[in-house]
Amino acid sequence: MSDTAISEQDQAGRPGLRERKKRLLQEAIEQAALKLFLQRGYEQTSIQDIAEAVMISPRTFFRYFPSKEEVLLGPTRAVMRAGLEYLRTLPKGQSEDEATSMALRAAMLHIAHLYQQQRHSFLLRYQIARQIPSVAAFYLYALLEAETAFCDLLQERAGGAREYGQLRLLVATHVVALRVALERWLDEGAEGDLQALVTSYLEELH
Amino acid sequence: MSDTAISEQDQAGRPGLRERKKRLLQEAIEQAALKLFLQRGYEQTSIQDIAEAVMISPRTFFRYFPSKEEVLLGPTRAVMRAGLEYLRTLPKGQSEDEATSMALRAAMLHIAHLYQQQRHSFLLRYQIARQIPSVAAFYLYALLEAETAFCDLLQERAGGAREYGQLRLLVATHVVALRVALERWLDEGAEGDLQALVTSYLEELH
DNA sequence: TTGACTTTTGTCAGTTAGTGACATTATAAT
DNA sequence: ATTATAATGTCACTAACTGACAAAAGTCAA
Repeated sequence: MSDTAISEQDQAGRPGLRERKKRLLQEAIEQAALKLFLQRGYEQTSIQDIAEAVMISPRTFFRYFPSKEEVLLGPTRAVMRAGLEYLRTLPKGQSEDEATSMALRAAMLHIAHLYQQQRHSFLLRYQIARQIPSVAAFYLYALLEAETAFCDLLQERAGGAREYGQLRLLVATHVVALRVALERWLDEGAEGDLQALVTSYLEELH
Repeated sequence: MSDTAISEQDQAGRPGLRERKKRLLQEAIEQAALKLFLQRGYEQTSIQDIAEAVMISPRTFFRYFPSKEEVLLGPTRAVMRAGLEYLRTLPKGQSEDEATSMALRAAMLHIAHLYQQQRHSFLLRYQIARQIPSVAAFYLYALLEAETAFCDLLQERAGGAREYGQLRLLVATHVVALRVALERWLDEGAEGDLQALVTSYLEELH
């Protein structure tokens, strides 16, 4: 599933046939799933249905996605991970209160940027997440995971200078501002400027 | 399941036998479940196991609780509902920005108070919620529901004077402060003063 | 208390998500 | 070609739910 121990690429470093097929199938599963979700609804679509649509066995579906929720919200989790990586690349700064806020803000804006790049995809996914509690819950858990990861990273950087609870609150409020901005942006058809919205909500936190 | 159309109580308004048995059984299911969760772990405990422990059929379990998560987090949801009711009883005030914050703060403190009253119960429940993603997700969804309910109530009161997104952010940050305070309080064995913790985190929001 | 009425319960049958084991097939490397 | 490795399908299984219906228990009025 992950990278093979050695090679399986040609000299130029291109992925081999196996790898390419895997990516293609993953993409196909996701697209078929979204199409079915849209057509008959999320809950009315079984994994069996999705598997049949791409002519694989249900067992194989689970080798690509651990759950139906992950098909829908994998990209959301990916965006949050990307935000974390972005934060990691940021210069360490002095890690004073001010610097931490700035870094967090930059990370949130980066995530907002990624959402904007794939607005159509997220618009659809979000419309489902609104209606289906299990999906909404999964989404919130993804945010919590991200929050924890952000905290851990910042904590490590600051060398324990800051009290964990305070840091957690700081991160959590930033994530909340992102979430509320996102909700509003998607509610309005994802046509506005998400980054501006995030900025204004972050401002409002003082 | 809900209140019967007529009577089924004695003159003093005491619930009848049926009602009393129902409450007793619900209590018994919950206690048995918690005991099993503690003994063998949440995921190692099936609904079958819980049903056997109180000598009912699995089908009957589901007539009392819609899911395993609800057994564990029903009380959490009840506390959030109580916070909402508390907010509802508060004098309407002028619904200016300041007044809204004050009311929200009071509601959060009221919820904190309720948590403190049942610290032992919540301590156990939370230790499970930390470890089991599906439970954590369920918990976060309960907070989101509460957040929405708070917003709707305040919105209705203000008569649409305030922009919804701003109100949502205000409520969300308050709920986040509560959540972070709660996490910390429970992490430290629920022995400190939760209300003080909530107050200090709310302060920190400015 | 009997007897009619209502609610709760158990039984049964079914759907769906998710997982481990293992044989089969497809790709990769030599 | 041949051997090694990774992907897939099949099978069997557990566990969370849900609808339908008959049996049992609680309620109430005469």
